[in-house]
Amino acid sequence: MSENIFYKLRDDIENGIVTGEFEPGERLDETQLAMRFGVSRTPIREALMQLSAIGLVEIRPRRGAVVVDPAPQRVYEMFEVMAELEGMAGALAARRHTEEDSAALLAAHEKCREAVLSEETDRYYYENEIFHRAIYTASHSGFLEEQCTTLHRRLRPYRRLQLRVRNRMKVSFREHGEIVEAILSGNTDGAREGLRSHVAVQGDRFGDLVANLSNRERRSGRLG
Amino acid sequence: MSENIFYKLRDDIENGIVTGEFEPGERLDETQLAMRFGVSRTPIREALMQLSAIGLVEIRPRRGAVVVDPAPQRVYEMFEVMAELEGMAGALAARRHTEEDSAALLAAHEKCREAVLSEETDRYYYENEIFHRAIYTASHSGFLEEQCTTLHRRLRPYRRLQLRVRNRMKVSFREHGEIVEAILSGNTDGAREGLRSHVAVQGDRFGDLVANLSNRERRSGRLG
DNA sequence: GTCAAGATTTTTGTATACAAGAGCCATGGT
DNA sequence: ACCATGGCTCTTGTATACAAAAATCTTGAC
Repeated sequence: MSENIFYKLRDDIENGIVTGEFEPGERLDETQLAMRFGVSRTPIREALMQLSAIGLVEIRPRRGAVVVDPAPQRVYEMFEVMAELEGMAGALAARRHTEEDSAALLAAHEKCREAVLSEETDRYYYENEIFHRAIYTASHSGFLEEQCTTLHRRLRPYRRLQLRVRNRMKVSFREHGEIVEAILSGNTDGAREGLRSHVAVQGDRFGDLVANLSNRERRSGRLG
Repeated sequence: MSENIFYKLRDDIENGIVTGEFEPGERLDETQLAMRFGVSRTPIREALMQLSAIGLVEIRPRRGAVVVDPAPQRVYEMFEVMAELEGMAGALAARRHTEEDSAALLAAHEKCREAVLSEETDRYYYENEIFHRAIYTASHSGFLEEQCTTLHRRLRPYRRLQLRVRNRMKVSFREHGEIVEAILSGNTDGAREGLRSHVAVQGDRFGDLVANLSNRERRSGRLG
């Protein structure tokens, strides 16, 4: 589909980052990547430039690109902003959703229910993404949808960690239910608040997040 | 300061876009830009890649880069999101501001007052930016500050147009006053709402915006 | 044995070369 | 006179070449 190689490369590398294949802090060697993807360094560099503009990698002059490794504080802030944007999307969705939006939202919600019943967190993780995307779409704000999608994508690895916390999947699904109801009934404030607290990392969840982050770091051998 | 040329190039080109030197819809010829900046095409391309990732230019395969020309609807949506994020920054600032934050905010506010009195919209435009940045800083959320700054920057040309509307400067400054008071008194909801409505393009302002946009397009000769 | 300074190697940053697609112009046919 | 087709040119996309800086290794001194 994409005529240009650097689009594919960007997506591939980005994917490698959000799936954890390239770990935070890891150095991304241009020559190595070039060999791996069977291209020259030029398109690789162009892809890395794009990722650096998005904030997924950091390019230090003459020292190459590394996968950014945000401090827990920063990750928390990202969730905080995400919560606000999702709340906004929910509020807009409550006002603007069409028949198709409702259908898509309910369908996604059902898929989530199945995932919960099957107790497969990976499956829930996947269906959850579709659920949230359905809300972005229902907001009927193209720009907001874009912003949400980008940030959602960037937070992927951390969300995956969050789901590991005991009972998080069930609690998440219950919250989904309330959100669906608020949106479908046109309750803008309910939808906003529901999504805000659903996404935000509040109370115990912050501790869980930090714990997961440092676990991961310890595993990857960069910390005592 | 910046070792690498493509950082400077990116900033220069971005600046050219937000100041209107490169007009929306304009094609950015790599060779031309390379000559103009006295470099080869390679770093130019890398700069354009970054701008494309940010959303300032669009790169169509084999057809080069053009300055994005968002539809009025899209610009409206951008202001809508900006309003929400600024509201959030205001709410956080109301809770978290330090002594220095207060001082910076008040200083920026005073500068705005001087600009209003001098009736120089360009000067107000400049001081206004500093005022808003002071709020981002006071939010003490690095990520939010980053997001706000980026979006604020992207909306620059449109804000400039908005200030041309009769009395907008005075009204804007009055709103600033209320925002300052809310933040300093720790009134989170007041700060949020004050900033939201200050930034949002509501009511008549939407019409003004659209009118300004189509004026500009007509002037640049791309519309009847 | 350890540390430091110099040399070597690796890797990034930029320029240039080349291939291929898009756009444009001209020529010819209807 | 107008449209279509073919070739020419211009521009982009990718590879490669080369320079300079960083990282690494080696050697020598203490």
